[in-house]
Formats: sequence, C-alpha cells, structure tokens
Amino acid sequence: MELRQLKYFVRAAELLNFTQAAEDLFITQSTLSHQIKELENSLDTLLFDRIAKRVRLTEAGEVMLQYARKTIHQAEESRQVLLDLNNMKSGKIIIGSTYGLQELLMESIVEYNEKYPDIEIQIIYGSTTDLLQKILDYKIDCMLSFMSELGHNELMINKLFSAHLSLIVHQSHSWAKLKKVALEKVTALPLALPSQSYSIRNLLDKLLDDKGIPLHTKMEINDIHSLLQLANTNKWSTILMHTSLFDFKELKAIPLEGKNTVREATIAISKGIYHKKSLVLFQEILLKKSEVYRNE
Amino acid sequence: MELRQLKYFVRAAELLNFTQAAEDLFITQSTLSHQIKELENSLDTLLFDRIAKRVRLTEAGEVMLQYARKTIHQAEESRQVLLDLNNMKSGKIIIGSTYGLQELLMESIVEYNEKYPDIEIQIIYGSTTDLLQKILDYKIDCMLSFMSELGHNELMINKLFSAHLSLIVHQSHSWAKLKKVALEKVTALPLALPSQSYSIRNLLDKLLDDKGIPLHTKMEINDIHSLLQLANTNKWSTILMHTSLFDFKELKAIPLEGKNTVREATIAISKGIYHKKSLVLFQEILLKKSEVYRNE
DNA sequence: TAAATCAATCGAAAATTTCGATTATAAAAT
DNA sequence: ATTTTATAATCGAAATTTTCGATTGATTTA
Repeated sequence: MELRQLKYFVRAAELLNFTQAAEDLFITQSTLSHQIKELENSLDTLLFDRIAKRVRLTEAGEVMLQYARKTIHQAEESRQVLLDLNNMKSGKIIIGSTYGLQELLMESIVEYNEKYPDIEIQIIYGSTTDLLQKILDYKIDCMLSFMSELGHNELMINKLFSAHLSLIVHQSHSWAKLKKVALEKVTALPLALPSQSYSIRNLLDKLLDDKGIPLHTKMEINDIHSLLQLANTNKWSTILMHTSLFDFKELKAIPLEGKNTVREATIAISKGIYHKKSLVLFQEILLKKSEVYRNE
Repeated sequence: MELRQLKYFVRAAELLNFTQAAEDLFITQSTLSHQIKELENSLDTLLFDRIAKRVRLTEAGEVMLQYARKTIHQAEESRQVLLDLNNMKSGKIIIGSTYGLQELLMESIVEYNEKYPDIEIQIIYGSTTDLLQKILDYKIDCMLSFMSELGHNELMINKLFSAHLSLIVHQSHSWAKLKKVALEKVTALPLALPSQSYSIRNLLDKLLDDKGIPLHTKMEINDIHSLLQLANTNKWSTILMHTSLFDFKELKAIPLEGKNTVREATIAISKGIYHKKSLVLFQEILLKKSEVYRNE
C-alpha cells in the first residue's frame, strides 16, 4: 500500500471509470489498472466488482474509499504543518461557498490575496448539502453558507451575520419605502426567483407551503446577479437575503414578516482536521468583512 | 511522499542512527540515506540536522515524526477495517502491560489464542509512563496497568478490578494470620521490593514519604516472580498488589492499612483510533478473566 | 596516532512503474 | 442481427525508481 496507489484508487472510485480516472491522473489506463490490482493484492481484498468491463465498488471498496481519503488527507496535513512551521504563508486553500455569500466571499479573498499573495485559492460553489459532503471528503477546507449552528457535531461553526429574507425592489417601486412586507402580499408581484438549487429558495418554498400560499413562478434563474439586474429594470422583483444586493444602489430590500425569515450566515470547518494557518487567516479576514453586514 | 518513506523516516528518527535503522528495516544504509533525502526534497524541508556525520531531528523533523506516525497508523487502520469487514479474526494485536498484571494477562491470552488462533499476539511490558507514550505513538493497541480512570481525556479506560497494596509473607511467617497491617510496621521486616520502574513501588514510596517513614531497601529486583520466590523461602517478605501471588499457594497477602492503598487495574485504549475486532475480543476475554480477581 | 563509526556519494543492478498496443467483453447504435 | 463504441485486462518493452555494494571523508573513540 502506497499513497500513490491510494490516490489512484480514490479517483477511480469517484469516477467509476478507469479510463477517465487515468486521464485525470495523467497516467495511462493500463497503469491505473495495474496499480489498483497491486493495491488489491496488498490488501488481499477486491475493491472493485468487475462486471463485464464496467467497474463498481465492492462493499470493502466503499469502506476503503473513506479510509483512503483520510490517509491521504493525513499525509497532506503533515505537509501543511511543516509549511506553517516555516511561517510560509503559502500552500493552497479550497473554499466552499453557497452563492448567497458570493459578495462577502469576493471582498474577502481580494484582501486575502493582497495580504498573502503566495497562497493559492480555489473556490467551489455548491448547495449546502453538496458542501457538507465535500467537507467530509476532505475536498474543501471550509464552507460558507446559511446554516444552523446546531446539529453538526463534527463541525466548528462560526456565525458571520444574520440575514433577512427580503423582497428586493427598485427604489422607484411603489413599495420601496415599506419597512416590512407580508409573505402573502409578495406573490402578487411579478417575481423572478432563484432556482431550486439555492437554499434560499428552499426556505422560501417552505415558508409559503407552511402558510398554504400558492406560488406561480414566472421567472427562475440560476444566478443572483441576473436576478438583481432584472429587479434593477423595475419590471420584476425578487426575493433574496437582504445582504445580496450590495452594489446595486438603486435597489431596496424589504424584510419579509414572520418567523424563520432570518438565517445565519456561517463559516464551518471540520473539527477533526488541523487548522492550517492559511485557513485561520482567511477566517479572520472573513469575520472582519462580515462586520459591515452585521450592522445593517 | 510515500508511505514507505514515512516508515523509513520514523525508524531513522527513533534510532537517530541511519546505519542501525537501515539494518532494522532490512535495507542498506545507502538506500535509507537516499530515501530520507527524497522525502526531505518532496517536503522542501530538512528533517535531520547533519552535524558531522551524526544526525539529529530538526524542529520540523520532530513535528513530522508525529504526523508520519499518524499517517502510517491511518493506513494500517484501513487494512484492519477490511480484515474486520471480512470477519477474518486475523491480523495482529500488540498489548502493552505492566508486570503487575502479568498473571491475568497470561490467562487471558491463552484463552484468546485458543479461540482465535489466527490472530498474532505481541506483548510489551513496561512502566505505565512508558506505555502511555507507546499508546500515543501507535506502538501498542491497548495497555493494562494500575491507573486512575481520570485525567486521560484521549483514553477510554475500563476498570478490571481493585487491588490492595499488600505485604506478602510466607504462610509460616508469624504475621501470616493478620487481617491487615500498618505501613509503619512493615519497614521492620527484611523486605525485597520491586525496583523503581514499577508503579507499585512509586506508590509505596509515596505513601511512606507522606507519612515520613524512612525506608532502607535491602533488596530490589526487577522481576515479580523472583520477589515471590524470595518470599517463598520465608527469609524475605515483599510488598505487591494482592493479586500478584496467584500460583504461590504458600504465600499470604496482608492488605496494608491506610488511604490510597487500593489501585484500580485497568485496560486503556486510545479513543481516537478504530477499535478493531481483535482488540474488542481481547478486551471481552480480559474482563471475563478479571472476575476472579474482582471477587477476592 | 590508529581504529572504529557513521552518513554521503557514486555507479550498477534490480525492481517497479509506466507506457503503448492489443485483446476481450458488453453495451449502444444502426 | 450486425456493427460500432466504450471499457478494463493483459502483455512486452521502456522508463523510472529503488536498492545495493563499495568507497569516501569526516569525526569520535581507543
């Protein structure tokens, strides 16, 4: 068993396609096949079922996948600790985030990169569920999302700010001066909404469902900026967290009434892993940048 | 970085002598030198200081040693999980124990080996302190010793039985019928005592010190059986846990009076690691065998 | 001063990893 | 029903890595 073989195995197990995995790893399929077999021999256990030139994981393979990831992560962690020890302020940080926190994230990484130009940054957007899985698989170092601080024992969750689910309208809209608005009312407006993959949309759907309010979506978009641009035309309105309209000066956010219309923006980091300096430094900047939102 | 290199490094770091380490690893010194250098290159960090053909760990090396052990352990853990998954009842178990629990341990491993003949057993005797270090370094799977159940957050500690610190005399000794004896009295007898490396001796020294009783040791031996054999001649007495004289039918254990003369025999297992079946099975047998002692 | 110890180095041998081409099998497309 | 496509295994050769044995040079010990 060697780390190289574990890395090969993980990729093969993830793609369940040796040819693609080999390409991904910059080796030939032949080599991958060979090394997987070698790993299986050393473990005395088949990791893949070979059903007629297709592969799928055996039960042992499923288990091994997790342990292989853990072992590889452990090895990489030691490399990172040495970097930190040398106070290198280098290496790589992989940040997972939901779209809803894109604005804050962008501001933060700009400052982060200015301060620590040698740290490589990778950002992966995804739903909260996606990100939770990725954090368990050691694919991301931390995740920014709107989530409860409870119910995740293996995560260290820090609150960034609270955000109101809000109706977003143009300043010349007749409702623009309202201090709050009832959920029942907004469905009457022409609404452009984020698509189902956004947690904010799930929240909205749930709130409407609880009150039995029907919703006829006329416009559904997979991009926050597009929604804001539409709202900026004053022909549509949208529903987002109030913190999302940052640089659209002509838009107004009107908080929705009712319980459960407030969500906590958080950063979550796995408790079990070593908290590398690059990660701690990022969190510091993120918390500082969040202050602006906290006082709104 | 490969597991092979990490294994080489750990041994080299432990022995701080490349020649010996190489011998230990069944490779040549040349190979070891080369592979260590390769590892250092891949980490971009020197792990050893080379002061004129001698080696010692750099700060980074010290840190790396821990992480290397952890990584290797993680890899081995995955192998063990697969064995367990196949219900193999095989593999290897390394048991650390203090001498004071040798008797119980022997009885247990006899039954253990009868039931699971395919599991390889290795036993390492050492002081409680030694064993604690070894358990942290992943060198033993569990440890049997007399220790407090508290103050070790990272360990899962199970109580086996309580043992009294006792004066051990021959049945024909004039004190043989006593139900208990005061600490002050025993120093008058010709005593053969376990050496300082035994926790029981530390306990005794501490109790005497607390009461300001001076002790003039006439005989100090590094082996429990030898002490018992001496006591069996009726020319000497000794002080041990009452459970230690098991198959010496002509010896009597007389409990010492006072507080803190009772110690808990325990089995401790690291919380962080995977509890492999071989280990769980061993613990079961051990607990069963302990019953005899519990009712004394 | 001589002998012993020890890590680095070097070139060659051995082992392993990787590659490219081919084969075999099943699924998909025609 | 037949052909095409996709895929993993296999095989021999090439490339690379690992290991070895011998030597060197520097230091400590006798």
